[in-house]
Amino acid sequence: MYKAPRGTSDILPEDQPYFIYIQDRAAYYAQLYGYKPIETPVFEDVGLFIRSVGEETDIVDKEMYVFDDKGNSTLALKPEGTAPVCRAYIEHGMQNLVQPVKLSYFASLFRYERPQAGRFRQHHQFGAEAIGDSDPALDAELIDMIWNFITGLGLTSIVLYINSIGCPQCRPAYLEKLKNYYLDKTDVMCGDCKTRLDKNPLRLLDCKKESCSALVDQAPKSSQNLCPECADHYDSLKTYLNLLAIPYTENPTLVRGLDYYTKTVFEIQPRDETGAQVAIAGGGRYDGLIEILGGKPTPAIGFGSGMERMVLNLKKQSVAIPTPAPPKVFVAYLGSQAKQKAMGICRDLRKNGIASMQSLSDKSMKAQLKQAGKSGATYTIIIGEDELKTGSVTLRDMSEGNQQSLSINEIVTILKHK
RNA sequence: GUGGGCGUAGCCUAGUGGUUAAGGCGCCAGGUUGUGGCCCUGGAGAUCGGGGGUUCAAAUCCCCUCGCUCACCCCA
Repeated sequence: MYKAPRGTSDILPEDQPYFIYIQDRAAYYAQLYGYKPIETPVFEDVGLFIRSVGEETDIVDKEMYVFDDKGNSTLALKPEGTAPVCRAYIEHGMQNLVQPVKLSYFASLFRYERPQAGRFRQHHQFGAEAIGDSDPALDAELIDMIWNFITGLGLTSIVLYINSIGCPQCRPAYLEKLKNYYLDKTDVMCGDCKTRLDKNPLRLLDCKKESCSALVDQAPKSSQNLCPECADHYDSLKTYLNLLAIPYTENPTLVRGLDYYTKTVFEIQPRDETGAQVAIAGGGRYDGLIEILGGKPTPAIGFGSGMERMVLNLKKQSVAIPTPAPPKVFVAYLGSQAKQKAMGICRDLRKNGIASMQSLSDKSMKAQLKQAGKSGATYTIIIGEDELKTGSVTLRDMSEGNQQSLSINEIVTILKHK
Protein backbone atom coordinates (compact mmCIF):
# COMPACT_ATOMS: atom_id res chain seq x y z
CA MET A 1 0.00 0.00 0.00
CA TYR A 2 1.31 3.38 -0.94
CA LYS A 3 0.98 6.12 1.62
CA ALA A 4 1.62 9.82 1.44
CA PRO A 5 5.32 10.37 2.15
CA ARG A 6 6.25 11.07 5.74
CA GLY A 7 5.52 14.62 6.77
CA THR A 8 3.13 15.21 3.90
CA SER A 9 -0.61 14.93 3.91
CA ASP A 10 -3.63 14.95 1.69
CA ILE A 11 -5.78 17.98 2.29
CA LEU A 12 -9.11 16.20 2.11
CA PRO A 13 -12.45 17.78 1.18
CA GLU A 14 -13.42 18.24 4.83
CA ASP A 15 -10.32 20.38 5.46
CA GLN A 16 -10.45 22.33 2.22
CA PRO A 17 -12.88 24.96 3.56
CA TYR A 18 -10.22 26.01 6.08
CA PHE A 19 -7.58 26.46 3.41
CA ILE A 20 -9.94 28.19 1.04
CA TYR A 21 -11.04 30.52 3.81
CA ILE A 22 -7.46 31.41 4.71
CA GLN A 23 -6.49 31.93 1.07
CA ASP A 24 -9.50 34.15 0.53
CA ARG A 25 -8.74 36.32 3.52
CA ALA A 26 -5.04 36.48 2.69
CA ALA A 27 -5.69 37.52 -0.89
CA TYR A 28 -8.12 40.14 0.37
CA TYR A 29 -5.60 41.68 2.75
CA ALA A 30 -2.78 41.53 0.21
CA GLN A 31 -4.91 43.48 -2.21
CA LEU A 32 -6.06 45.83 0.52
CA TYR A 33 -2.47 46.80 1.30
CA GLY A 34 -1.31 47.00 -2.28
CA TYR A 35 0.54 43.71 -2.57
CA LYS A 36 0.49 42.06 -5.98
CA PRO A 37 0.53 38.29 -6.33
CA ILE A 38 3.60 36.51 -7.61
CA GLU A 39 4.37 32.84 -8.03
CA THR A 40 7.87 31.40 -8.21
CA PRO A 41 8.91 27.86 -9.21
CA VAL A 42 8.63 24.97 -6.81
CA PHE A 43 12.37 24.35 -7.22
CA GLU A 44 15.30 26.70 -7.65
CA ASP A 45 19.04 26.51 -8.07
CA VAL A 46 20.30 25.24 -4.74
CA GLY A 47 22.84 28.07 -4.59
CA LEU A 48 20.07 30.63 -4.20
CA PHE A 49 19.19 29.23 -0.79
CA ILE A 50 22.74 28.55 0.33
CA ARG A 51 23.69 32.15 -0.40
CA SER A 52 20.58 33.75 1.08
CA VAL A 53 19.44 31.61 3.98
CA GLY A 54 22.99 30.85 5.09
CA GLU A 55 25.25 27.86 4.85
CA GLU A 56 25.31 27.27 8.59
CA THR A 57 21.55 27.29 9.10
CA ASP A 58 19.67 24.06 9.70
CA ILE A 59 17.46 24.78 6.72
CA VAL A 60 20.38 24.66 4.33
CA ASP A 61 22.59 22.35 6.33
CA LYS A 62 20.22 19.44 6.84
CA GLU A 63 16.68 20.19 5.72
CA MET A 64 16.76 20.87 1.99
CA TYR A 65 15.46 18.49 -0.61
CA VAL A 66 18.30 18.69 -3.12
CA PHE A 67 18.49 16.82 -6.39
CA ASP A 68 20.33 16.86 -9.71
CA ASP A 69 18.27 16.98 -12.84
CA LYS A 70 19.22 15.41 -16.16
CA GLY A 71 20.96 18.57 -17.27
CA ASN A 72 23.32 18.44 -14.29
CA SER A 73 21.70 21.36 -12.52
CA THR A 74 21.63 21.03 -8.76
CA LEU A 75 18.20 22.10 -7.63
CA ALA A 76 16.35 22.31 -4.34
CA LEU A 77 12.64 22.21 -3.54
CA LYS A 78 12.20 25.63 -2.03
CA PRO A 79 12.49 25.59 1.76
CA GLU A 80 11.38 29.21 2.17
CA GLY A 81 9.71 31.87 0.11
CA THR A 82 11.72 35.06 0.42
CA ALA A 83 14.83 34.21 -1.57
CA PRO A 84 12.94 33.16 -4.73
CA VAL A 85 10.91 36.37 -4.68
CA CYS A 86 14.10 38.40 -4.34
CA ARG A 87 15.62 36.44 -7.21
CA ALA A 88 12.57 37.30 -9.31
CA TYR A 89 12.80 40.97 -8.29
CA ILE A 90 16.37 41.13 -9.53
CA GLU A 91 15.85 38.94 -12.61
CA HIS A 92 12.94 41.01 -13.86
CA GLY A 93 14.49 44.40 -13.19
CA MET A 94 11.89 45.39 -10.63
CA GLN A 95 14.27 48.01 -9.24
CA ASN A 96 13.00 50.10 -12.14
CA LEU A 97 9.46 50.08 -10.76
CA VAL A 98 8.21 52.51 -8.17
CA GLN A 99 9.66 51.41 -4.84
CA PRO A 100 8.81 49.62 -2.70
CA VAL A 101 7.67 46.71 -4.84
CA LYS A 102 5.08 44.82 -2.84
CA LEU A 103 4.59 41.16 -3.65
CA SER A 104 2.57 38.39 -2.02
CA TYR A 105 2.50 34.68 -2.62
CA PHE A 106 1.12 31.30 -1.66
CA ALA A 107 3.66 28.55 -1.80
CA SER A 108 4.36 24.95 -0.87
CA LEU A 109 7.59 24.75 1.06
CA PHE A 110 9.69 21.68 1.70
CA ARG A 111 11.98 20.88 4.59
CA TYR A 112 13.32 17.47 5.51
CA GLU A 113 12.64 17.37 9.23
CA ARG A 114 10.90 15.11 11.72
CA PRO A 115 7.21 15.89 11.62
CA GLN A 116 5.31 16.79 14.76
CA ALA A 117 2.31 18.91 15.69
CA GLY A 118 2.20 21.85 13.30
CA ARG A 119 5.38 20.87 11.48
CA PHE A 120 5.58 19.04 8.19
CA ARG A 121 7.95 18.22 5.38
CA GLN A 122 5.64 19.98 2.96
CA HIS A 123 3.69 22.91 4.25
CA HIS A 124 1.94 25.93 2.83
CA GLN A 125 2.67 29.55 3.48
CA PHE A 126 1.12 32.84 2.67
CA GLY A 127 3.91 35.38 2.49
CA ALA A 128 4.53 38.94 1.43
CA GLU A 129 7.63 40.95 0.64
CA ALA A 130 8.02 44.73 0.34
CA ILE A 131 11.27 45.46 -1.45
CA GLY A 132 13.01 48.79 -1.94
CA ASP A 133 12.25 50.93 1.09
CA SER A 134 14.08 51.21 4.40
CA ASP A 135 11.55 53.34 6.25
CA PRO A 136 10.29 51.81 9.50
CA ALA A 137 6.81 52.94 8.47
CA LEU A 138 6.96 50.11 5.94
CA ASP A 139 7.77 47.66 8.73
CA ALA A 140 4.78 48.96 10.65
CA GLU A 141 2.49 48.73 7.64
CA LEU A 142 3.51 45.16 6.90
CA ILE A 143 3.03 44.12 10.51
CA ASP A 144 -0.32 45.91 10.49
CA MET A 145 -1.37 43.83 7.51
CA ILE A 146 -0.37 40.46 8.96
CA TRP A 147 -1.89 41.37 12.32
CA ASN A 148 -5.20 42.36 10.82
CA PHE A 149 -5.18 39.34 8.55
CA ILE A 150 -4.63 36.88 11.38
CA THR A 151 -6.97 38.50 13.87
CA GLY A 152 -9.46 38.93 11.01
CA LEU A 153 -9.54 35.15 10.60
CA GLY A 154 -11.26 35.04 13.95
CA LEU A 155 -8.23 33.90 15.95
CA THR A 156 -8.06 35.33 19.44
CA SER A 157 -5.48 35.21 22.21
CA ILE A 158 -2.61 35.80 19.89
CA VAL A 159 0.41 37.91 20.58
CA LEU A 160 2.83 39.84 18.41
CA TYR A 161 6.48 39.76 19.44
CA ILE A 162 8.96 42.22 18.03
CA ASN A 163 12.67 42.72 18.41
CA SER A 164 15.60 44.29 16.58
CA ILE A 165 18.71 42.26 15.89
CA GLY A 166 20.76 45.11 14.43
CA CYS A 167 22.69 45.37 11.21
CA PRO A 168 26.19 44.59 9.91
CA GLN A 169 27.36 47.84 11.59
CA CYS A 170 26.33 46.96 15.12
CA ARG A 171 25.74 43.24 15.24
CA PRO A 172 29.36 42.02 15.20
CA ALA A 173 30.18 44.04 18.32
CA TYR A 174 27.02 42.80 20.00
CA LEU A 175 27.78 39.19 19.15
CA GLU A 176 31.24 39.60 20.66
CA LYS A 177 29.68 40.96 23.80
CA LEU A 178 27.23 38.08 23.91
CA LYS A 179 29.95 35.49 23.39
CA ASN A 180 32.13 37.04 26.05
CA TYR A 181 29.22 36.93 28.46
CA TYR A 182 28.71 33.21 27.85
CA LEU A 183 32.36 32.24 27.53
CA ASP A 184 33.04 31.73 31.24
CA LYS A 185 29.70 30.05 31.84
CA THR A 186 30.19 26.96 29.71
CA ASP A 187 30.16 24.68 32.75
CA VAL A 188 26.55 25.57 33.53
CA MET A 189 25.28 25.65 29.92
CA CYS A 190 23.39 22.81 28.28
CA GLY A 191 25.04 20.85 25.50
CA ASP A 192 23.00 22.54 22.80
CA CYS A 193 24.03 25.95 24.03
CA LYS A 194 27.70 25.04 23.89
CA THR A 195 27.22 24.26 20.22
CA ARG A 196 25.26 27.49 19.75
CA LEU A 197 28.01 29.55 21.34
CA ASP A 198 30.28 28.37 18.60
CA LYS A 199 27.91 28.09 15.67
CA ASN A 200 25.05 30.55 16.13
CA PRO A 201 25.38 32.69 19.28
CA LEU A 202 22.09 34.54 18.73
CA ARG A 203 20.31 31.24 19.29
CA LEU A 204 21.63 31.13 22.84
CA LEU A 205 18.90 33.59 23.66
CA ASP A 206 15.99 31.31 22.92
CA CYS A 207 17.14 28.20 24.69
CA LYS A 208 14.08 26.81 26.44
CA LYS A 209 15.94 24.80 29.02
CA GLU A 210 15.21 25.69 32.62
CA SER A 211 18.92 25.59 33.45
CA CYS A 212 19.81 28.15 30.80
CA SER A 213 16.96 30.60 31.37
CA ALA A 214 18.80 32.41 34.19
CA LEU A 215 21.74 32.92 31.84
CA VAL A 216 19.44 34.23 29.13
CA ASP A 217 17.81 36.70 31.52
CA GLN A 218 21.15 38.28 32.36
CA ALA A 219 22.59 38.11 28.83
CA PRO A 220 23.18 41.34 26.88
CA LYS A 221 20.27 42.06 24.56
CA SER A 222 20.62 43.07 20.94
CA SER A 223 17.96 45.76 21.23
CA GLN A 224 20.12 47.51 23.85
CA ASN A 225 23.25 47.29 21.71
CA LEU A 226 22.08 48.85 18.47
CA CYS A 227 23.92 51.45 16.45
CA PRO A 228 22.15 54.86 16.31
CA GLU A 229 20.55 54.09 12.95
CA CYS A 230 19.13 50.75 14.09
CA ALA A 231 18.03 52.20 17.41
CA ASP A 232 16.19 55.00 15.62
CA HIS A 233 14.60 52.51 13.28
CA TYR A 234 13.39 50.36 16.17
CA ASP A 235 12.06 53.37 18.08
CA SER A 236 10.21 54.65 15.04
CA LEU A 237 8.70 51.23 14.43
CA LYS A 238 7.30 51.16 17.93
CA THR A 239 5.96 54.69 17.51
CA TYR A 240 4.18 53.71 14.31
CA LEU A 241 2.80 50.50 15.80
CA ASN A 242 1.41 52.55 18.68
CA LEU A 243 -0.09 54.95 16.19
CA LEU A 244 -1.75 52.07 14.33
CA ALA A 245 -2.94 50.61 17.64
CA ILE A 246 -1.23 47.30 17.03
CA PRO A 247 -0.56 45.64 20.37
CA TYR A 248 2.99 44.31 20.49
CA THR A 249 5.28 42.78 23.05
CA GLU A 250 8.97 43.49 22.91
CA ASN A 251 10.78 40.19 23.17
CA PRO A 252 14.55 40.61 23.48
CA THR A 253 15.07 36.87 23.07
CA LEU A 254 13.28 36.70 19.76
CA VAL A 255 15.83 35.83 17.09
CA ARG A 256 15.23 34.37 13.69
CA GLY A 257 16.93 31.40 12.19
CA LEU A 258 17.81 32.77 8.80
CA ASP A 259 21.05 34.66 8.26
CA TYR A 260 19.57 37.40 6.12
CA TYR A 261 17.54 39.17 8.77
CA THR A 262 18.53 42.68 9.91
CA LYS A 263 16.94 45.22 12.23
CA THR A 264 13.26 44.35 12.72
CA VAL A 265 12.20 40.77 13.42
CA PHE A 266 8.76 39.68 14.56
CA GLU A 267 6.56 36.65 15.23
CA ILE A 268 2.91 36.08 15.86
CA GLN A 269 2.04 33.29 18.28
CA PRO A 270 -0.96 31.99 20.16
CA ARG A 271 -0.81 33.16 23.76
CA ASP A 272 -0.06 30.71 26.56
CA GLU A 273 1.16 27.95 24.33
CA THR A 274 3.47 25.54 26.04
CA GLY A 275 4.63 23.71 22.96
CA ALA A 276 7.41 25.23 20.94
CA GLN A 277 6.50 25.22 17.28
CA VAL A 278 3.70 27.64 17.63
CA ALA A 279 4.63 30.64 15.53
CA ILE A 280 1.79 31.27 13.13
CA ALA A 281 3.75 33.91 11.27
CA GLY A 282 7.24 35.25 11.35
CA GLY A 283 9.32 37.68 9.42
CA GLY A 284 11.64 40.58 9.44
CA ARG A 285 13.76 43.03 7.55
CA TYR A 286 16.50 41.78 5.24
CA ASP A 287 18.28 44.89 4.00
CA GLY A 288 21.33 43.01 2.72
CA LEU A 289 19.73 40.14 0.84
CA ILE A 290 19.11 41.67 -2.57
CA GLU A 291 22.75 42.73 -2.75
CA ILE A 292 23.95 39.29 -1.66
CA LEU A 293 21.95 37.83 -4.54
CA GLY A 294 23.61 40.16 -7.05
CA GLY A 295 21.26 43.12 -7.08
CA LYS A 296 21.93 46.70 -6.10
CA PRO A 297 21.89 47.35 -2.34
CA THR A 298 18.15 47.32 -1.64
CA PRO A 299 16.38 47.29 1.72
CA ALA A 300 13.36 45.02 2.13
CA ILE A 301 11.06 43.37 4.64
CA GLY A 302 8.74 40.38 4.52
CA PHE A 303 7.00 37.64 6.41
CA GLY A 304 5.74 34.10 6.03
CA SER A 305 2.68 32.62 7.68
CA GLY A 306 1.97 28.92 8.01
CA MET A 307 -1.42 27.88 6.71
CA GLU A 308 -1.41 24.50 8.49
CA ARG A 309 -0.72 26.28 11.77
CA MET A 310 -3.56 28.70 11.15
CA VAL A 311 -5.88 25.76 10.50
CA LEU A 312 -4.64 24.11 13.68
CA ASN A 313 -5.48 27.20 15.71
CA LEU A 314 -8.80 27.82 13.97
CA LYS A 315 -9.80 24.30 14.96
CA LYS A 316 -8.41 24.59 18.46
CA GLN A 317 -10.38 27.78 19.00
CA SER A 318 -13.47 26.37 17.24
CA VAL A 319 -13.66 29.34 14.91
CA ALA A 320 -16.65 29.05 12.60
CA ILE A 321 -15.61 29.23 8.97
CA PRO A 322 -17.70 29.48 5.81
CA THR A 323 -18.84 26.11 4.60
CA PRO A 324 -19.26 25.30 0.93
CA ALA A 325 -22.82 25.46 -0.38
CA PRO A 326 -24.44 22.10 -0.98
CA PRO A 327 -26.16 21.47 -4.33
CA LYS A 328 -29.53 23.15 -4.58
CA VAL A 329 -31.10 20.29 -6.46
CA PHE A 330 -30.77 16.54 -6.61
CA VAL A 331 -32.42 14.84 -9.58
CA ALA A 332 -33.78 11.31 -9.00
CA TYR A 333 -35.26 9.12 -11.71
CA LEU A 334 -36.72 5.69 -12.37
CA GLY A 335 -36.39 4.01 -15.76
CA SER A 336 -34.16 4.60 -18.75
CA GLN A 337 -36.43 7.16 -20.40
CA ALA A 338 -36.66 9.19 -17.22
CA LYS A 339 -32.89 8.93 -16.89
CA GLN A 340 -32.50 10.78 -20.17
CA LYS A 341 -34.91 13.47 -19.02
CA ALA A 342 -33.05 13.71 -15.73
CA MET A 343 -29.75 14.29 -17.49
CA GLY A 344 -31.35 16.99 -19.59
CA ILE A 345 -32.82 18.67 -16.54
CA CYS A 346 -29.46 18.63 -14.79
CA ARG A 347 -27.82 20.14 -17.82
CA ASP A 348 -30.39 22.94 -17.99
CA LEU A 349 -30.15 23.65 -14.26
CA ARG A 350 -26.38 23.90 -14.45
CA LYS A 351 -26.57 26.12 -17.52
CA ASN A 352 -28.58 28.44 -15.33
CA GLY A 353 -26.06 28.35 -12.54
CA ILE A 354 -28.04 26.05 -10.27
CA ALA A 355 -25.77 23.50 -8.62
CA SER A 356 -27.26 20.08 -9.28
CA MET A 357 -26.51 16.43 -8.71
CA GLN A 358 -28.10 13.27 -9.91
CA SER A 359 -27.57 9.62 -9.39
CA LEU A 360 -26.42 7.98 -12.59
CA SER A 361 -26.50 4.28 -11.99
CA ASP A 362 -30.15 3.23 -11.78
CA LYS A 363 -30.49 2.98 -8.01
CA SER A 364 -33.76 2.45 -6.17
CA MET A 365 -35.83 5.53 -5.33
CA LYS A 366 -35.07 4.93 -1.69
CA ALA A 367 -31.34 4.89 -2.33
CA GLN A 368 -31.56 8.03 -4.46
CA LEU A 369 -33.51 9.94 -1.83
CA LYS A 370 -31.01 8.84 0.75
CA GLN A 371 -28.19 10.11 -1.42
CA ALA A 372 -30.10 13.35 -1.97
CA GLY A 373 -30.44 13.78 1.77
CA LYS A 374 -26.74 13.15 2.35
CA SER A 375 -25.81 15.62 -0.38
CA GLY A 376 -27.56 18.39 1.49
CA ALA A 377 -29.63 19.36 -1.53
CA THR A 378 -32.47 21.72 -0.79
CA TYR A 379 -34.78 20.12 -3.35
CA THR A 380 -35.10 16.78 -5.05
CA ILE A 381 -36.66 16.55 -8.48
CA ILE A 382 -38.27 13.16 -9.01
CA ILE A 383 -39.03 11.92 -12.48
CA GLY A 384 -40.52 8.48 -13.20
CA GLU A 385 -43.13 6.90 -15.40
CA ASP A 386 -46.03 8.90 -13.93
CA GLU A 387 -44.26 12.18 -14.55
CA LEU A 388 -43.21 11.14 -18.05
CA LYS A 389 -46.86 10.53 -18.99
CA THR A 390 -47.95 13.99 -17.92
CA GLY A 391 -44.81 15.92 -18.85
CA SER A 392 -44.27 16.91 -15.25
CA VAL A 393 -41.76 16.47 -12.46
CA THR A 394 -42.23 16.08 -8.73
CA LEU A 395 -40.39 18.67 -6.66
CA ARG A 396 -39.65 17.57 -3.12
CA ASP A 397 -38.60 20.04 -0.44
CA MET A 398 -36.04 18.05 1.52
CA SER A 399 -36.30 19.82 4.84
CA GLU A 400 -40.10 20.14 4.85
CA GLY A 401 -40.70 16.74 3.28
CA ASN A 402 -43.60 17.99 1.14
CA GLN A 403 -43.75 17.83 -2.61
CA GLN A 404 -45.61 19.27 -5.56
CA SER A 405 -46.08 18.50 -9.22
CA LEU A 406 -44.69 20.98 -11.73
CA SER A 407 -44.43 21.15 -15.48
CA ILE A 408 -41.14 19.87 -16.78
CA ASN A 409 -40.88 22.94 -19.00
CA GLU A 410 -41.12 25.36 -16.10
CA ILE A 411 -38.95 23.63 -13.56
CA VAL A 412 -35.73 25.48 -14.37
CA THR A 413 -37.43 28.87 -14.31
CA ILE A 414 -39.19 28.08 -11.05
CA LEU A 415 -36.01 26.87 -9.35
CA LYS A 416 -34.13 29.95 -10.51
CA HIS A 417 -36.47 32.01 -8.38
CA LYS A 418 -36.56 29.71 -5.37
C1' G B 1 19.64 13.07 14.11
C1' U B 2 17.85 12.10 19.68
C1' G B 3 14.00 10.60 23.26
C1' G B 4 8.75 9.17 24.99
C1' G B 5 3.82 7.13 23.60
C1' C B 6 0.93 4.24 20.18
C1' G B 7 -0.28 0.61 15.92
C1' U B 8 -7.15 -4.48 16.08
C1' A B 9 -12.27 -3.28 9.30
C1' G B 10 -12.89 3.53 6.08
C1' C B 11 -13.30 5.90 11.41
C1' C B 12 -13.68 5.09 16.95
C1' U B 13 -13.10 1.27 20.37
C1' A B 14 -13.43 -3.94 23.28
C1' G B 15 -10.42 -8.08 23.74
C1' U B 16 -3.76 -8.63 27.78
C1' G B 17 -2.13 -16.81 26.34
C1' G B 18 -7.27 -20.91 24.83
C1' U B 19 -13.08 -22.46 19.73
C1' U B 20 -15.19 -19.07 13.68
C1' A B 21 -11.41 -11.55 16.88
C1' A B 22 -16.54 -8.30 19.46
C1' G B 23 -19.27 -3.62 19.36
C1' G B 24 -20.47 1.50 17.71
C1' C B 25 -20.26 5.03 13.51
C1' G B 26 -20.15 4.89 8.34
C1' C B 27 -21.23 1.92 3.74
C1' C B 28 -24.69 -1.62 0.97
C1' A B 29 -29.42 -4.17 0.85
C1' G B 30 -34.30 -5.43 2.71
C1' G B 31 -38.63 -4.12 5.82
C1' U B 32 -41.97 0.22 1.96
C1' U B 33 -43.65 -3.25 -6.49
C1' G B 34 -41.54 5.13 -6.90
C1' U B 35 -39.78 8.50 -1.64
C1' G B 36 -34.28 10.33 2.57
C1' G B 37 -33.69 11.90 7.77
C1' C B 38 -36.20 7.81 13.11
C1' C B 39 -36.67 2.51 13.88
C1' C B 40 -35.94 -2.89 12.84
C1' U B 41 -33.37 -6.93 10.10
C1' G B 42 -29.47 -8.65 7.22
C1' G B 43 -24.75 -8.02 4.46
C1' A B 44 -19.92 -6.56 2.88
C1' G B 45 -15.51 -5.03 5.18
C1' A B 46 -9.61 -7.15 9.59
C1' U B 47 -3.42 -11.36 6.41
C1' C B 48 -5.01 -7.98 14.70
C1' G B 49 1.32 -2.72 10.87
C1' G B 50 5.27 -6.41 8.89
C1' G B 51 8.97 -10.33 9.92
C1' G B 52 11.07 -13.75 13.23
C1' G B 53 10.92 -16.35 17.99
C1' U B 54 8.70 -18.79 22.66
C1' U B 55 4.36 -22.18 23.30
C1' C B 56 0.18 -27.79 22.36
C1' A B 57 -2.00 -22.79 21.47
C1' A B 58 -0.11 -15.66 20.27
C1' A B 59 -4.01 -9.69 18.74
C1' U B 60 -2.15 -10.95 23.73
C1' C B 61 4.75 -12.83 25.77
C1' C B 62 10.05 -11.78 23.58
C1' C B 63 13.29 -9.73 19.58
C1' C B 64 13.78 -7.01 15.11
C1' U B 65 11.59 -3.82 11.66
C1' C B 66 8.18 -0.30 9.50
C1' G B 67 4.62 3.38 10.32
C1' C B 68 2.00 7.07 13.15
C1' U B 69 2.31 10.52 17.03
C1' C B 70 4.38 13.90 20.75
C1' A B 71 8.74 16.35 22.38
C1' C B 72 14.02 18.04 21.47
C1' C B 73 17.15 20.42 17.59
C1' C B 74 15.11 23.90 14.25
C1' C B 75 11.15 26.27 12.09
C1' A B 76 5.51 28.53 9.43
